[in-house]
Amino acid sequence: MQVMNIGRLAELAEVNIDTIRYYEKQGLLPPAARTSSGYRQYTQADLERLRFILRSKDLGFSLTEIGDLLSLTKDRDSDMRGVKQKAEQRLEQVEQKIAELRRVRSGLKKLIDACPGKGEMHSCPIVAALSGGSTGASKR
Amino acid sequence: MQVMNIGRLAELAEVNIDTIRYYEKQGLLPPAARTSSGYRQYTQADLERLRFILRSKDLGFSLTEIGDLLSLTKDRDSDMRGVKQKAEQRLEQVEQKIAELRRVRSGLKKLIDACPGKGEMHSCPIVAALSGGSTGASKR
DNA sequence: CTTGACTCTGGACCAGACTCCAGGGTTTAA
DNA sequence: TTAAACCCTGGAGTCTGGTCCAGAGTCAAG
Repeated sequence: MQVMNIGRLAELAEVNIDTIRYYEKQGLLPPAARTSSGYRQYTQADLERLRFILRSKDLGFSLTEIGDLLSLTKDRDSDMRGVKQKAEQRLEQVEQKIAELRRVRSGLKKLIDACPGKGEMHSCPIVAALSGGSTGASKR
Repeated sequence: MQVMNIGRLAELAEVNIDTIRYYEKQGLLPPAARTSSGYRQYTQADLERLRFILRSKDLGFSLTEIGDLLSLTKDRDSDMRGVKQKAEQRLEQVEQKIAELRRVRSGLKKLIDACPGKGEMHSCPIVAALSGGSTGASKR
């Protein structure tokens, strides 16, 4: 199997070298195999795993959550449900945020449409709305 | 108008007292009025502004971004075009955030839809991505 | 053999956003 | 009047998620 040094892995995953060592220290990547001189040796599998971590991070999981996901999958057969549940929880949060941002957006749009963009300040609906309450966001 | 001390405000907004002082220092909250003995005095308007900050933060805006938005109200003396422009910028930010979250959502959905949520771990796409398709030689 | 690129380690440092603490003054209820 | 419960300030400490650095070993090319 083809191996590579940390620099190459970093290049392929488009991530800082130190980030890889950091993830190893945090237990997100398994301790890499070493050459006799101590160089870390990585395989394609490590690249996939690293990419998964980066994707998960992109999806809004914290490193701790990613670690949880990883450890869940260690108990093979046992807990696919757990993995799926975490993803579903995250999805739920994302949906809520999108919904609220839509409310904010519609509130802002109304204000912008209503604002003439010139003239007396006291007649500006944006200023009025901001000083008197919200821009359309509702309670959590 | 009825006023309150910082502790009460913190209680109502469900936030740490120090966070309020921190926001004031960062310019997100205007310097509070003080009693003769130096206690900060807050009104309902402050509570609303604070809640607005917390909501925005929840939606993923940084304190800097929130500060930019709030500076709208400070610009009462400037022209209304500026105010409108800032509101438009904010709208742009909100749009971007929605787009970003949509991307995240679709990624999560793909994962979730593909995962049966039960049965053999090796048939879970999430796990497949994690183990990188190798024999799972986790060295420790 | 030398040079330059690469890697190692441990530890310092960074930004953002808090959170806590010490040492002191203020309010209020009993 | 006195203790509990507040509040003040300035500054230090925390957490997350890295990023950088110094000093030293390793590897490949010329």
